[in-house]
Amino acid sequence: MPPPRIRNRRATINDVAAAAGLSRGTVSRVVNGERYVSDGAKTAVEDAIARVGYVRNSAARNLVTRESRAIALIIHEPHSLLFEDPNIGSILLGANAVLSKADYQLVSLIIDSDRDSRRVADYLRGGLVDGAVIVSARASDPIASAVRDIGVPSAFVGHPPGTPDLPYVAIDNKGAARTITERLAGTGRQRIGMIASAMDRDSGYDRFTGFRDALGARFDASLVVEYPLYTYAAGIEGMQELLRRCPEIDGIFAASDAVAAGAMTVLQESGRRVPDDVGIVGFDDSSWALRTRPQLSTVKQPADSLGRTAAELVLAQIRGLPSVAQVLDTTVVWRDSA
Amino acid sequence: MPPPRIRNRRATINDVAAAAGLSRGTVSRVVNGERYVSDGAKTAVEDAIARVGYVRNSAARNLVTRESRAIALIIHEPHSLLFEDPNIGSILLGANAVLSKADYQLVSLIIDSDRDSRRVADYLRGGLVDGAVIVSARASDPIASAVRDIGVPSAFVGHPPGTPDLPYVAIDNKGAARTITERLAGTGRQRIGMIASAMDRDSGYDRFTGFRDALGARFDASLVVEYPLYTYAAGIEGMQELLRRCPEIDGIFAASDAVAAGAMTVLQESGRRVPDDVGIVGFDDSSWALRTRPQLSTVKQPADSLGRTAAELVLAQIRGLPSVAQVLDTTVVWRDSA
DNA sequence: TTGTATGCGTTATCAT
DNA sequence: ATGATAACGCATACAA
Repeated sequence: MPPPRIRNRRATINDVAAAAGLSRGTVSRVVNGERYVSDGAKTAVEDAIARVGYVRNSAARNLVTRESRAIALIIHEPHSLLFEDPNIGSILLGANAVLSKADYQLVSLIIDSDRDSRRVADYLRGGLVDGAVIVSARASDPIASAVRDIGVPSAFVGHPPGTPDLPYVAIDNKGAARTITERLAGTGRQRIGMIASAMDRDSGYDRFTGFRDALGARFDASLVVEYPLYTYAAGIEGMQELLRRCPEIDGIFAASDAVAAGAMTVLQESGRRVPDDVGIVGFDDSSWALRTRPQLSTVKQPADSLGRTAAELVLAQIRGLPSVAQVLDTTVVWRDSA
Repeated sequence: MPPPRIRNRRATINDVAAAAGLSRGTVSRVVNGERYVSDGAKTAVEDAIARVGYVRNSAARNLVTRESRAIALIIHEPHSLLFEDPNIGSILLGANAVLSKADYQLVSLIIDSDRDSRRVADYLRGGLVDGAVIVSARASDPIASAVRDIGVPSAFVGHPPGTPDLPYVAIDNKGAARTITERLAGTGRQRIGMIASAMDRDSGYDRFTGFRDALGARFDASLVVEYPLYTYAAGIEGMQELLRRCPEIDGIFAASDAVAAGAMTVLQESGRRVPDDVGIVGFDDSSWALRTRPQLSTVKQPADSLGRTAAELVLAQIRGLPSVAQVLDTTVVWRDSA
């Protein structure tokens, strides 16, 4: 019969000290790998730890050190985007990679309701994280201003208008859109339209204005349709509408690869050949681009780097270094759809 | 000129008590909404809080209450799946929904290296979360046994063989695969093959055995190809290989919708008609299924419910209630691809 | 190199 | 209903 021991009581530093015949201070020092511990003490503590099964209590440690060594990544997306947007996974992995190397734990918080929004704000305020990267906040997003008020080191991925003036990392959506639109126009297309999406976000709005600028006088507002999300379904509907409005349309800029894929399906079902009859270009260079036939010409967005850079911006602030907004380069990947 | 105040020092409960002319105890009581506080004290405290800008320190609170009111969701996936697998987003949202209602914060931790694996284990051990749901752990995944050893309330989504005997929620992959294979066979197909994936995971292995069982004596091992991931690319390659081995093949069970989509592309490019020449079925009922032409017949997997149920299993354990493994129902969605 | 003592900001117990 | 006081488990400045 085992001795009547109190369950549910984790070993503390005191237990280790007692078992090792040393003081709490020494135990703490070896646990934190500090200098000034004799080899004897070190090994004594180490196996005392093993014997009593000690693991240090993070809450107590955070309380005294006033840091958590954790960074939040806040995702505020409509449902469907969480499944469709290929960038978000890359951003997450990129951020995780640099934080992991710096020995910070990335914790992802998702906001899917107002209740979530408040709880996440409390989480940040409570000191459970030392910083935050906010991905895809829309203008007037309450979490954006909450982050600013709380004053926790932070960085935005993307730069929605109306967002507090905090560090961010973004791509030049407008310039990239202009470039690829010009390239499309350069293939001799006469009637170029756009399936725009997410106009309430910087990415969507900027891609549209880039498109408009590139076309200049040739821009025709009736050849632009607009949908809330960057989805395949938006591509389907958008292309149908565009075909209805102008059957002779011969060039399409889709706001994302998923949208382009949907549009291409409609185009081909209508008997049109791509790129012979209609040229089409997308945006993202996601796995969608390789899935269409012909493969998509598109803009390569460095999603992984967006995540990495955002993480670096936060780390810089934590270390008291200056941290300034960054705009990352994009490149055009020209394949066979235009 | 503002008074020389020390920056970076958050107000504590003491500051509030002083400002309100009350004791810490009373302040704590109103902060936590407890009974036995006079209305006068309540309002006095409330505006003292507003005046000094008090927010409670979670670390200190967690230390004394011995709970964090947070639940971890651990994602251990190869890179590509994080982008391709539509289920994971639904699982996450489902879990978040039930935890949010119970006023728990869901924190997602991703494991992308051994270093991550260790850090996440430390995070769990440190008491920063009260429970954990583990999604898609593979057999021999170190995090699985770590969770068991740590003894934190937990639940697995899926049930890989070799996994510690802990609560889980899964679907009957084998039964579902058997059912849809029988259905496919029922359309009169003579040579039925399978593009299998992720055989090192319960889902992949069970879908294969279900397929084999359904065919019984008609099972032909040479008509099965196997790939590590549930991807579109696996579908492309797998179908090419199958066509090479047996050009007369007329039925395909793809291990997921993404795989099926890739296979269908190859089939159609080879001049075969679906479903006239070849019938094909998938698994998941993800957005892929609606994207192919014709649309895919497939198995609907209740990803959202998987997340919800896993969260409920964890909450039950926290509350000291019994928590038993669950197997959720799937349904066949019959469209036009077979 | 090691030990001691103090404090981190809360909650909880026990008086009052 | 409110106030004192003692933990919670750890890090750290200082003494030894």
